Amino acid sequence: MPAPAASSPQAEATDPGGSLATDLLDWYDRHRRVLPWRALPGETPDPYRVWLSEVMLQQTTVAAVKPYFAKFLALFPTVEALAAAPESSVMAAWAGLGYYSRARNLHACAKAVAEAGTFPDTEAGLRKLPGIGAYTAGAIAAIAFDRKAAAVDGNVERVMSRLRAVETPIPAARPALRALTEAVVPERRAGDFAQALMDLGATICTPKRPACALCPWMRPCRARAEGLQETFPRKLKKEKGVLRRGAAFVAVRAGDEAVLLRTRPAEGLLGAMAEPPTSAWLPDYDPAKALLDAPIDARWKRLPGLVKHGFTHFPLELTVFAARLAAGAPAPEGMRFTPRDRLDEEPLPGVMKKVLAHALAKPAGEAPSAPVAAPAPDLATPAEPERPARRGPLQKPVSNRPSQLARVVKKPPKPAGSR
DNA sequence: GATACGTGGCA
DNA sequence: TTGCCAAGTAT
Repeated sequence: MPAPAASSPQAEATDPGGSLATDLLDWYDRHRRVLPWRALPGETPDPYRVWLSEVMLQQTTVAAVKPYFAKFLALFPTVEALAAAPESSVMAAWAGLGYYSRARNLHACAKAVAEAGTFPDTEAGLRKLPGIGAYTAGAIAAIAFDRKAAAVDGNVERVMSRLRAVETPIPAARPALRALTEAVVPERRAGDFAQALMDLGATICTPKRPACALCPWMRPCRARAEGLQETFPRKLKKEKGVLRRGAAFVAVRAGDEAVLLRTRPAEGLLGAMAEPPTSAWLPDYDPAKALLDAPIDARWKRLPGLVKHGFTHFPLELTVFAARLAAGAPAPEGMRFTPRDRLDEEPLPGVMKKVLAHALAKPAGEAPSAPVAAPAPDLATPAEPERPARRGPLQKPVSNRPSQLARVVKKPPKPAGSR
């Protein structure tokens, strides 16, 4: 069991006089970040933008969110426009950002809000909407409606665990960290306080090498006082899961150069997203028997290499099979053909873009085919030069690392006789 | 409380 | 290369 804090936390568990909040807000007024979804001083926050950004930012970095936020505002300028859009359009716009239940819930939430006419303006009201949990409800209530609410995310948990030297590991410490945060939220400027706390965690009280000398809370910080700031928050290490294997089947139809795709089940892993047909993904999957899982009778060719991908809870290796079908071939029940230049309209998750990039790289002896239209640059690039095909079970894995993928898809090493 | 659920960046 | 992490939610 965790050791008790170095000294009694009770004496410091509240913020008498609000000096913590005041010091943080003063710091925020000087150092606040400018972000696309954030109102400038004096501006009125737009609940739609606040909500959209908060959902996108769940477990996702600011840098990753920025282009998606801009795209969504362009495609869906209002919550009514988002509510009126087909779900497949929303999923396609979200493709690549991950955690696709967020997109499904976003759409459902937009419909509920459009039906009601406005966003709820209380934490409790917001909490009832799909995709809005404790953190997001507090963040929207505080930021968009200036309600006195705490927005406790990973940044805030880190800041508060250091400030109070909380020895209990996360996630068990979450209720206590929320209570510690709520005790510091000021009566006025709760929205700025929420954003200030997140800015502090993102820019000063960082996971590694925090810039304590610049921190407005350096003096009251218990972890800093003991030089242990980098050791908080305490955490239990989590398991990474057992490797699963499977096969993916990329069929291209002659004539229109269309790719055979299907939509995954509405719930669960990659729910409602598109994919080329795949086998089940199992720890003991045998690629040698993969043709039994092929979606259609064709001359399937096993491609050299593997597509590797890391999910949150398990790593995956897919063996890719490719085939060319006759012009005019019909799609099997529940599947469809999508021309290569319209793949950007499909909600393809990252792992499936890797599979297509792997398979659609120019096969030896075949004419180059039309590039995929943006925004699927990883599919739009020229094929890699042919590599010597390997025989036998040992195949060189194609890493799922972006740099490696880029090398495979984007930067063929030394095209023979060119440049 | 534990588990499922993506992706890209970085040391 | 591998592991860890980043503005969590739903079941």
